[in-house]
Amino acid sequence: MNPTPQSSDDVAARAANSRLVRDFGLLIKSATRLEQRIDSALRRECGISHTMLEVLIRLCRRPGEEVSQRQLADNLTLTSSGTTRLIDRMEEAGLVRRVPSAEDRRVALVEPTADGRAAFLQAAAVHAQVVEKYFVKPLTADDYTQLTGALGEIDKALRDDTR
Amino acid sequence: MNPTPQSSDDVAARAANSRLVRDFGLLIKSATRLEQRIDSALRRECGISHTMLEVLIRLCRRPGEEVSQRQLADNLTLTSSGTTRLIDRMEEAGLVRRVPSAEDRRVALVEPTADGRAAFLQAAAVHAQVVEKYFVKPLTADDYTQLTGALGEIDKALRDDTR
DNA sequence: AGTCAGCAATTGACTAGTCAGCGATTGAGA
DNA sequence: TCTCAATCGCTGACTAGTCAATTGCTGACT
Repeated sequence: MNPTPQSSDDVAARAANSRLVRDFGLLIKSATRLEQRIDSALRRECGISHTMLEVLIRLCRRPGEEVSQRQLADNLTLTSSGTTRLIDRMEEAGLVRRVPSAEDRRVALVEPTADGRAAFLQAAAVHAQVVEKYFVKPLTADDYTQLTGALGEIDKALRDDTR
Repeated sequence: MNPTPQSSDDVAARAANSRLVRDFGLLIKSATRLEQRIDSALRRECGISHTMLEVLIRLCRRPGEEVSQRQLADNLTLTSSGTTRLIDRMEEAGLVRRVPSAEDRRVALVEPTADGRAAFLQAAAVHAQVVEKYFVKPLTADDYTQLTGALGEIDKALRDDTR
């Protein structure tokens, strides 16, 4: 009856082996491993997590700019409650401080302490080493520009439909 | 004394704004968001997590192949205890079953149940939709091949020095 | 045959995040 | 001016993972 009989196993195997599934898996896996390398190097050598470094990067980008927790949550990929707890830990560690906003009494502005800036500079060096080793060195200059271009397009698609 | 005086703020700002930091941030952020989209679509429409789908993909790839938890842990980016608990949840949900290995009594082989294979087929369709939308559609065919090529190189670098 | 170093899986205690719901504050419209 | 929906940050309860220590088993060396 069935001209090309195939078990559900075969159908499943075909889906599991599809090009798209493999390629997409590679993206997720590489990014995850990369982040794990960075994170463990930072913890070992500076005692801070990768997420904390992301906060410091954002806070040091434009010195003097007011940054609320909401803005941080949007920048990092984090919920607002996750951000609350993250800033709790960083404040505890003396890296940042919360300052009530003068304009809106709901918002807590976050700013780096002197220690936080010092930690940032040290962490940035470690970060740079790992990024260089696994992100830059394996690629030709051309690969690199293509890669970041493609990532930019993906990011745009993600940003476009907020869902 | 100092020919080009610059505060530590400026140094920090320069580091925070460097090309490499931004590009690398883009990779991590895009991958994270992509995974979150997939995960929430899967939870909503199939009741399984993205990690569980990864397990099912691995188990359905070569039907009949024996796969141990250790192998799964290596494939997913997970510790062995994380894998134990993941398989606990999946077994609970009726998606997989643990079978003691005949050759080595330490190892637990993991195999998909009929329900697990059915869930896989349904989840693969949802996965494909999201991947199509945010990973394939935003890119030209050329971008796509370049991107996966570059990711392959990064993956190789990560794999090469096991650290 | 007997020892022992090493590996698979598991467990307890912990960490870093999520979600749902809350109180305070804001600002736009009646 | 008052109201009320929306927004910011916080909290309790939970989830999915980590690490360190443990158990049982294996296989290589003596």
